[in-house]
Amino acid sequence: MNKIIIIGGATASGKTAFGVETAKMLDTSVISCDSMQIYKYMNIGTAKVSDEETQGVCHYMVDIANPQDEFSVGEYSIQAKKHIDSIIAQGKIPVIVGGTGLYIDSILYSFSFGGEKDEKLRRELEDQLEKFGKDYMYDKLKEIDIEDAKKIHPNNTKRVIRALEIYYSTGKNKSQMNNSEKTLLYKPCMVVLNPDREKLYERINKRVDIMFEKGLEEEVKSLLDMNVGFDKQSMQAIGYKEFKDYFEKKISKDELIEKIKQNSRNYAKRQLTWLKRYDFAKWFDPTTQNDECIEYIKDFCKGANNEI
RNA sequence: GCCUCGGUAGCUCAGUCGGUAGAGCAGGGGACUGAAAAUCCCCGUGUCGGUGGUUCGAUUCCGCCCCGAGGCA
Repeated sequence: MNKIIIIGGATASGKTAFGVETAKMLDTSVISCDSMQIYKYMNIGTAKVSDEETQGVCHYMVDIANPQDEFSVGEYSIQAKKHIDSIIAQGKIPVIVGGTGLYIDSILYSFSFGGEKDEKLRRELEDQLEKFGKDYMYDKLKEIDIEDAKKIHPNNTKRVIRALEIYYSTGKNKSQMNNSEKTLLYKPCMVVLNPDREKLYERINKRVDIMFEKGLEEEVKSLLDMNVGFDKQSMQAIGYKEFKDYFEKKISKDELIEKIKQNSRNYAKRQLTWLKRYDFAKWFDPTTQNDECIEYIKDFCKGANNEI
């Protein structure tokens, strides 16, 4: 099985710099695994790698979509795997850096994500939800598959709609659709950068302040000028969506900044929850165990391809 | 100095016609298969400012004291 290195961690845990460091050490490239850094023109708020920061290391899966367009895991998975395989074909070990859990899963395993996306169908289901309420939608799902329904909370309308969408567009229920086993496609070395919670939160707060110094407000305005409204998927990103209330004068600048910090902290916690699922991952405190972490990766690279 | 209103969870506050108290936010934990930086679920003991008194029993009523806000002088 081919080796890959995955660097995970919450926002502001130091993934980007560490990714560049390891890629340089191994003379390889970085594959970004981030649902928002894929968008062009969203640089400051997503803390995207700058040209200087890359230090010449090639970064894939960054700036590959326009912010007015929709993107999805499915597309991510296909494109990312192509890059991974071509790096492997060069005899190198790709370094995957990112914090979007579902995207990590999508390259780790051979998922078959439902059928084609059906915008019209989804909109119809959303209309029904508005008209008849969430219980009505959940009851529909229960009629189709009681076991599927049990796995989704009735309040989680996004999931309920997606499950119905899969059923109506493919005729299969969700578990039939997702029966692919969770078998690894590569031999991963996963490292999770995990500073103390308190330290992490401090770093997040500081980073948001820096984003404003770098001109986050101007970046958001320029996106609006490009006709990227707050209803767009890209504008759901933390550091962007919060500006809506600010521009509408519902909150002050200080409140805006606090809100972005708050949302980032909450998000960081969710990211860590996701990463805990990978029992093969090794966790390091980057502020004290950086060298240890590098050694761990080196050892992995030295090992034979077939060992577990 | 006098009067009024406050002092309850980390924060903002609700409440107890006297039987030791609860929401939102924060915080913690969790879920996650084509929106995922999204979406959703679970978790609330704190000298109820202090101190005396009334009472079987006070955070709740009464007195005094301390702190904060406002008003009158």
